[in-house]
Amino acid sequence: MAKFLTNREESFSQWYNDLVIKADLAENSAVRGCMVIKPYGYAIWERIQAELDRKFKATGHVNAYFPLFIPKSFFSREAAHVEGFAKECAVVTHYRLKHSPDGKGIVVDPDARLEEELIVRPTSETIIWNTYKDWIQSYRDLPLLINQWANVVRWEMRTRLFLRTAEFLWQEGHTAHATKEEAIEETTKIIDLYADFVTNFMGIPVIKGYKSPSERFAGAEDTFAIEALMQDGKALQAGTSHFLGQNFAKAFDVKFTNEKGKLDYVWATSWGVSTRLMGALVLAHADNNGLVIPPRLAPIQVVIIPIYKGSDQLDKISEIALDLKRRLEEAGLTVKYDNRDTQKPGFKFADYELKGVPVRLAIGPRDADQGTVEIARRDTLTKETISRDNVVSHVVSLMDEIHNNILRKATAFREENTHYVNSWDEFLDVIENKGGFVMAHWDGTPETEEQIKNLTKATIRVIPFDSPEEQGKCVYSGNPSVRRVLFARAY
RNA sequence: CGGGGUAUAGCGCAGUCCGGUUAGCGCAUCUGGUUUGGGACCAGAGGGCCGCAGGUUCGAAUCCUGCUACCCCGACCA
Repeated sequence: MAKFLTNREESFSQWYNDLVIKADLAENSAVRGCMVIKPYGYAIWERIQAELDRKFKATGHVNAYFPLFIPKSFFSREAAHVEGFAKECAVVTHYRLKHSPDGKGIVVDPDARLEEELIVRPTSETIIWNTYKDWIQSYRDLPLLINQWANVVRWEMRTRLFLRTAEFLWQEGHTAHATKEEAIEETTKIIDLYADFVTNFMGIPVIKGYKSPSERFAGAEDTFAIEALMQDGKALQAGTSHFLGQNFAKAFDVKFTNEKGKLDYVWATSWGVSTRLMGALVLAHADNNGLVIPPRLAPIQVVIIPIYKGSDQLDKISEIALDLKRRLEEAGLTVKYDNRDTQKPGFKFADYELKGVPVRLAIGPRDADQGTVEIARRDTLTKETISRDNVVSHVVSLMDEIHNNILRKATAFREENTHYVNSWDEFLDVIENKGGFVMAHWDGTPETEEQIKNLTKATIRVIPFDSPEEQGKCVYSGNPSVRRVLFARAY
């Protein structure tokens, strides 16, 4: 089986790259660092979008759209922000091309230089806050709860499909509030929403927590993140929510009159998840046979494959299959009937396994005669034959069962690979030899954090919200610490 | 940006050292037939500015010069 994929055990990163391409999620494009998201991959992204969008709207947010280009001057208004992003920006300097004077090809018209260069957005805080300035005068205009679905560009040195691409798709929420407390509440609400989504829709357990000051978003006062553990023992940041304080309000002069008639700067948050979640899906659940998509996320939840000789058999089986498809769809499932005559059943079985379709139904002449159907689960790779009368209710309950099993498996993996260490030797041993999450005491200084990173490539992923107070000594410096923080090597 | 590598059919590669008729192989594609309960088989066919631009030569995928792109390893990052 899976002779078309590199084995995970052989080379994890090669396996990942192979899988993304073979499962038709995405491929490299003609443009350095930019991917083409293929229809099947995009269908999964659309499922992510649809569910998140529903959740955003259910919590009072609305969508809007802001420009791709940001005037250079906007970008430098917030000091920490420009510091954090300046190095990786694409810049538009000209607005016209012309035929090359030597007659060969096209050149940038030197006469068409922009007075002020435009930055291709790496994130939209600056253009949005510049706009909010005109939208907000009074406490009656608040809160402003806006989300945008967009593409952004960060000129990364090294890229990998989904995990780090120069252009990526994401959503970015940008909210404005009258009080600090309300903004912090929003920041928390969103990180909870993300955690709920990633856990209960994507089947990936996450740790919620605070980023250490050095890992914070450029311009944020506090960054909350959810961290997930991938199958190779590396951590992946799956979503972030930032409390921006009044930094952007001050930088863009966004003031409002409060209930007492006094002028004040508004309080801000921003938050986002990206197509990186697609990478998380692969890295968290896939196996040597291909993708494993949790049912709630799957663009195709059930595939029906006919097994037949000749068109008479196909006709008979198709009638059964189409009736089954209709009944499953009535029960709320997304079903594909693959009656292509150009591929054999065995090919289709392998192909839908590669694509991670949660449930496969096969109907052959035997099943047609006996009133049965073969049902196969992607998560366990088990098969059984059941009566056609029971199939709809069975498949419906299987959806939850498969989701729970995938989440349970990922959670168990994380438990097994979370190590509580109390000494530097232990820390090194786990990071170098075992991988996974490391819960260890840290003295709270950026110097120690930096040293640990330089020595081990491990970083503080989060200071977990639920990390209990506990007296201890920093694994590196030996200085006192009051709680454990989560270390790991990360994507 | 430093170190290493690669560029030949849609994909993966051989050929390049040592220049020489018509540039091969596997997969994929197309046609016909036989097949169909776990990635079918046989027969045939199509597909190439050998990364780009110069140069050397009677002759260049092969030698020389310049350029470009991509990949891997580092420093940077969601």
